[in-house]
Amino acid sequence: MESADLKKAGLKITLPRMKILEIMESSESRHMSAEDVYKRLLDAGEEIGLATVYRVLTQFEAAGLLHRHHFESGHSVFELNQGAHHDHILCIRCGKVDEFVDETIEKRQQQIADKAGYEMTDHCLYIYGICPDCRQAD
Amino acid sequence: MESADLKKAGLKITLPRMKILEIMESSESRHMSAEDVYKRLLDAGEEIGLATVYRVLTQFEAAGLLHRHHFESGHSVFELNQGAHHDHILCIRCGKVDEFVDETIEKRQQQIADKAGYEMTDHCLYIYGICPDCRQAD
DNA sequence: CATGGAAATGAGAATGTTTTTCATTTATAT
DNA sequence: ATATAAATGAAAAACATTCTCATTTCCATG
Repeated sequence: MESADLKKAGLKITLPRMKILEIMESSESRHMSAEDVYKRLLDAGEEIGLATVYRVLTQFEAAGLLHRHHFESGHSVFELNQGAHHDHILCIRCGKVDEFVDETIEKRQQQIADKAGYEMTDHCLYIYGICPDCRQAD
Repeated sequence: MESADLKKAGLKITLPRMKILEIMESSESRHMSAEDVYKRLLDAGEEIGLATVYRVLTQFEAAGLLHRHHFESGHSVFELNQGAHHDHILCIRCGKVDEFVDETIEKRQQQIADKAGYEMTDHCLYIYGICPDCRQAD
């Protein structure tokens, strides 16, 4: 992910955009809210406004650079669009987010959309549960 | 759905709660936001505050009387928990919400959770697309 | 490499949704 | 009937997110 991707998306190469991309790439947690990104920018000494963070994340989503999720938390969570499509399994205790891909489910989804007469544009599957670590803590 | 369900949930039988249940049952659209419910109450001449609507919907969710969804709209959408579990297919043009069940996907989800070591508590699958009506309108 | 104009930004106001507070009302066990 | 715990309404507060607009930055061009 680099400036070329921004150019392709018709976006100027600006410091806020580059820094936000960096944050999304370097963060160990792939799933971040706008507030998360903003806090990291502050920690990194960058003077980037929260409004800009929201704007840029929305633009990046429109450009296909990242995905926006609506987990149960109520606010948007963003994730870099690198690698293949995948779904999510989340721990309701500790908030951990794991990823998985299941070809059987992918195929079935397409069949379901077809049968219902829908032209599928997107799909997401969230499995909620208690992760191994939290189960052990019980 | 009736007063017995409220009792079972440890909730007092109050007018606001009964009215909100009625609204959820009688509405032709099964998926309603808090605001939707509030508007219908006003239309019906009930003097029930919006805060109460939110409180009651949240309590009903905790009691298992209804489900809360986080569609892409950004706000919560509620649905009576009647009948079997099902997933959703939504039109991104007109907002229509259809329901479906697929046993293959249900089974695979359990297997995925098991394999990941999660104790599954819930799962939801949203397929987004363009519904037959909206496709025709293109 | 200076610079004009379009695009992007920051700060704060505004919006929309949801929650909280607290004084008043209501349901229900006794 | 009535005491008490729970529920409610109205307004304020809390959040997440978007908008406004004056200022700044990028970058194509000379």
